[in-house]
Amino acid sequence: MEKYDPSQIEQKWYQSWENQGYFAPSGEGPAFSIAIPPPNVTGTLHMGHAFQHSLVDAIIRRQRMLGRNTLWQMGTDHAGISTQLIVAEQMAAEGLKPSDIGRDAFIERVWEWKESSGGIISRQLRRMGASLHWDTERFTLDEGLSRAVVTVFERLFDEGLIYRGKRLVNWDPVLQTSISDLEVISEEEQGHLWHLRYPLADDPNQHLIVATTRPETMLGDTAVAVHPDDERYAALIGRHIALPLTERTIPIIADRYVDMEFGTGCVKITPAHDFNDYDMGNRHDLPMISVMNPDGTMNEAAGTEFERLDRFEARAKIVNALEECSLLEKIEPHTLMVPRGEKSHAIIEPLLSDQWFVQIDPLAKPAIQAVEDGSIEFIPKQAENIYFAWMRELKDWCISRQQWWGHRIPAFYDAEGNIFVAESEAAARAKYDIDDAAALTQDEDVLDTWFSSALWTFSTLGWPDKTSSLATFHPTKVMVTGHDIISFWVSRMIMMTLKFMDEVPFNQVYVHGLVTDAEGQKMSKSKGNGLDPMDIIDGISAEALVEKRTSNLLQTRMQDKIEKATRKEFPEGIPAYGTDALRFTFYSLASGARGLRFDMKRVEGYRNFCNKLWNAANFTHLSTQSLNEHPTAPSNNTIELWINQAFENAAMAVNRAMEDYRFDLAAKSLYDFIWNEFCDWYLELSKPILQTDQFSQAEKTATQSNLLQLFERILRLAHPFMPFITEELWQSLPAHARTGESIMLAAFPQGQDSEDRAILDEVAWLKEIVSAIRNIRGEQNIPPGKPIPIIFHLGSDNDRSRYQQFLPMLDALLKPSSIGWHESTESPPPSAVQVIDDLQILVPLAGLIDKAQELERLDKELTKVAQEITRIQTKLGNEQFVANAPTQVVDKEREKLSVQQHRETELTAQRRRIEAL
RNA sequence: GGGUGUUUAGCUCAGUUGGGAGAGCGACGGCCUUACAAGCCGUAGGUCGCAGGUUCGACCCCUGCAACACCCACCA
Repeated sequence: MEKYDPSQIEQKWYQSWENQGYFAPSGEGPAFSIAIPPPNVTGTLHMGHAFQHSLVDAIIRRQRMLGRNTLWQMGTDHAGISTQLIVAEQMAAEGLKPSDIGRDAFIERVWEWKESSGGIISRQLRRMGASLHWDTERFTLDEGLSRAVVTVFERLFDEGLIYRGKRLVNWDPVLQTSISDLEVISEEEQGHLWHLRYPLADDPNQHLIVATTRPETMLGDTAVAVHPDDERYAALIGRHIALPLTERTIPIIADRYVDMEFGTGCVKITPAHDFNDYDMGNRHDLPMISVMNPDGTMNEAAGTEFERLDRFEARAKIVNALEECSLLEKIEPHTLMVPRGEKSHAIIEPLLSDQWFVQIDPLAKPAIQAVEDGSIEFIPKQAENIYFAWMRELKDWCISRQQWWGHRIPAFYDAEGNIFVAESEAAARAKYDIDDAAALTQDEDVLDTWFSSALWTFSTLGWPDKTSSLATFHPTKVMVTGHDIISFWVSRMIMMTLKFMDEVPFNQVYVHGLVTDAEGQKMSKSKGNGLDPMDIIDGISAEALVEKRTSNLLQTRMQDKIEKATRKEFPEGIPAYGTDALRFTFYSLASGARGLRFDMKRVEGYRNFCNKLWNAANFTHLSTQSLNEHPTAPSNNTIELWINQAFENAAMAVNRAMEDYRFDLAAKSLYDFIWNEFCDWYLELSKPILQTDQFSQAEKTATQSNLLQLFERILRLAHPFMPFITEELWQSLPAHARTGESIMLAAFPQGQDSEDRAILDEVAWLKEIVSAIRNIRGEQNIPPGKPIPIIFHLGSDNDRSRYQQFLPMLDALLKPSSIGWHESTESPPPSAVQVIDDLQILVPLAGLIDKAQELERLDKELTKVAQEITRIQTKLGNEQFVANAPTQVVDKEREKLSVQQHRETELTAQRRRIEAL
């Protein structure tokens, strides 16, 4: 058999699965479906995706093997702003702006880009082994999904839940579009606090001092506010300010929003450029004066002196002007939170503009209810707090974006500005009975990308048509997602799905942690600490990795630092570990919602695990070649009864862990069973049966048969986690050891909770004996291959019968030069000893054992025993303990004490005899 | 400012209803043992963040504190 090489097996099996149509729903059994969180169509797979889709694939593969009618629905997202930005940047390299070529040509160009780059993420998902149903793949801008979007928009509009209005929204002056609150990232930056003097209109010698971080917006001030209880200013309320640099007079008003403690207790109010001021403006019926253009320059309302200046140039000029009039009191350094656009990194401006909104309250109420009443369950439960916190403070959702790439808003205007909403102009004319002569123009804006994503679970299944897919696969079973996406997407899916399907989009939301680097830092391009899952699968040289991390950096000064860190962490680059190892790493790190630090050492460990499985297959193959038919009765050999039972328990544990979404526990159960039980013990214990002539042919055949069948079940149990290696090994089993065309379609072992105490005890005895001798060898540095005499002494009838039963195994594992019982009445020769209950296992000193070393070993053992005895005695000496603890607990302690005391006696006697030599 | 989570071996993390602290990696010692050196065998590492409380008994339950992480809000 070849050495394990993931690259040799992974690609071919995926292709075979896909060609055979194994990813399609079987059409039989209860339905089980999951909708993929749609990746950006032009994106590439990052670690977060790789992690998330690995989790889902394990869920899906297990369910498929359990016989469910399983669908993992594939689809991609048009990702409006991101995609438009990428294409615009490409055009910028050619010296072009989107406006140079016009809307239709630009959209055409984005489609071309989508066609040329849209396949990358799909290929990468295939490399991960994701068993997605590709045949029904959808895209948010598909005809079908677009119809769903328009239908929803129209219905919400007709019901009055969508409205258009002039509101203050987050405005990105670079992208020149509104963006959502969630796309605004506020970070602390060093700035200043300007203290400005505002003279009273009727007494220019008197002034108020206001403190502001945005002096340029003063041109749009329409009031100055103080706290109603602030005695300093009580007399001024209702009087007026002559607003500097303008001709305007503005009132001094009282509002409880003002903090008396901060600054001077006077606040300038600019309703058109600040969200709090906007609210206050509404409360006091203040005029709203917008002094900025959409591109962040000042407009004509700012006055001729400042018009057309960028807002920050205007700031400098305004401060200067105020200083010249002695209206600048002082400038203080000030740390403030600066809002920036997630995509453009531009400073976001609150701007008054005409936008479309979804009225949220009527949609949010049932959505909150669905989680409260358990119709939707968050796992872990804590995660629902994020959801509730977001949903209970929800403001109306601004859904219009001043972009071209996306679903164009299906609203039409006549010359008077009347609004008509329908799927097309023709439909609008029919619906509203508009004369053909009257000109209609369509709204220029597109919808927020999340508007279409919100419909994902049902639009991908064919809605608004009543398809059979929709009837079968909706609602989906579980949404697997990071907590960062709960507000963006999960909440909106719940609202929209309840509204239009009258049912939940999914029964469960499994919230996983975010993948970070080994230091716990978020992986990002700018930090140069990102890992590409494909590089872990295929390997990458140090040179290529450095190049990848340092190219296209925004800040070139980071380059050296990143290069140095990368070469230090990956001096040899990254070896090709393969998909199965990467997947298994994800499972083993996925516990609850905590973040996971990605550690390449773990990947290496699980690659080794794959190798272990590979070699176990090799052993199985070599050992069972001569097996032609299976015996009619199953093996009743103790070793086999034991390992089969251990397998059932492991399978049980894996299934339970998967039901709880504890992928780490599932992975651990699998790993422990395969490596520590199956390979370390069962394979070793089967060798004397298979390879020595101490067993009959019938016994050999029984063991061969058991080995082969057990290994086949192990592969099935491991398949959802390591799909490629398990398929490869499964296919290489003889035909009589498997049924079906692919392990993908074979039955998943469910395990059973059977525990035969007697069998466990017997094998535990065997393991203890073997470990005891290994301990002596190890401590005495006796090479494992060197034969040593082993003498059993004292012990019970039970010990003797077990000895008889397991003699061939003891012989094979312990490599004794001689082994047997000390039957003479004389005391046994001076020996290294291990005590197991009443039984002593002796290795005579003669020529083998170093006296000093053995004394040291015994002392170490005695110290441990003494500590344990003291601990138990103290406990039992406590009357309260004996009186209050349950009797089983007390009895257990008493038993432990007598065992330890017995050990102590034996060990002390041995020590004395060796010392006497 | 509000909220959530985390803190266990050198590192990354488990620890099910309160009853003798575990794994992997790393370290140390011994082995090329007929599946596997990507391996095998053995050994050594822990005041379970700190301080109280409940209890016969606390890694586990309660209170307070600290550090770190993330989320939400923004006093201009």
